[in-house]
Amino acid sequence: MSNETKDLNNYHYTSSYNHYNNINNQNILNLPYVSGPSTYNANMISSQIGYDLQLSPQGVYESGFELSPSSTEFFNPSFDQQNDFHNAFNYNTSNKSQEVVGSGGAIIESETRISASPSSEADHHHDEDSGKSLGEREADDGGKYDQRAQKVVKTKKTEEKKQREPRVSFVTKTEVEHLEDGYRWRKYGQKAVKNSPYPRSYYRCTTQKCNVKKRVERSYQDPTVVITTYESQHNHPIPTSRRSALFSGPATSNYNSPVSDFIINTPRSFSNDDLLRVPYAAVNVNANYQQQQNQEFQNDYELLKDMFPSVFFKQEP
DNA sequence: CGTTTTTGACCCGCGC
DNA sequence: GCGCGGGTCAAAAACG
Repeated sequence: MSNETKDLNNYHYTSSYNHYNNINNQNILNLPYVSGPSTYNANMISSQIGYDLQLSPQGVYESGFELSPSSTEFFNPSFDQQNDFHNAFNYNTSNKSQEVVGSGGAIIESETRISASPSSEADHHHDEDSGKSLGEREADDGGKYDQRAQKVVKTKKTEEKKQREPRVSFVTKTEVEHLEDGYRWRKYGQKAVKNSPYPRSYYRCTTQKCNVKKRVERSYQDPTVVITTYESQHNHPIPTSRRSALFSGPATSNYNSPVSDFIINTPRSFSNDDLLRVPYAAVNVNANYQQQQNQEFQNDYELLKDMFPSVFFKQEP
């Protein structure tokens, strides 16, 4: 209970999840517009969708609906970021290209949500706790740190920490738990998920000074999908050894975006055919960002259309 | 032998 | 204040 609320407030991980559920239970056609079964989530989503309908590039949603699938498999990537509109948008693009691992063909359904809450009060401390805690611990004592002393520090830092790293979450239909995204990750934890038989794994980018983390868990609602949540942004390009020779271009300009991971790497494993099956993409843009970045959004939108014409062509006037 | 994974313990905020 | 649950640490084990 508390968890759900917390997650929703902080980022839309849970919301995403919910969206996914909606799809499963109600039908992909209704996805973005239907208020989900979950009350709280539904409210959040619907309110944002309201903006989307007005501000997002027209047709994106509709396109999706028209193309609605008869499909058996689809993606429902969703994400939200608080401070990086570009990344968010790019991510949406990449969603479509998200590969389906181990399955014969898949319909990809993309839905993007951008959380624009400017402040991160909704935030959780968790994100940076790891780094901070660790640093403090080591700083205070060698091994065991003094908890009381730390608490004082924490209180102080907690304030600063309210700033949360942008997070991106999405659902991928795959049999593989840990999707290859080009970066190197080291697993640093695993926890059982409440009400789910599937554990949640925690990964950290192994590149020095890169504090990007990601969580991976399988949906208990639909074990065929995996929910991945990225946190923060890479401050380095994809490790050379892992980068695809076929698609190295975008890496330089987008490497700092978790979203870009997929743009960069997707081509390695998905084909044009996959793209053509993309039923639709939904872009949600928070009003706050919309105002500030509307222009850029338009530009990106154009870019998107170029990259994924199959997703947009139906919408074209 | 260096790196990654496993896994129980620990920390922390939140709700009750 | 306590318990819960998410998130992280870190020692040991596993891996290549």
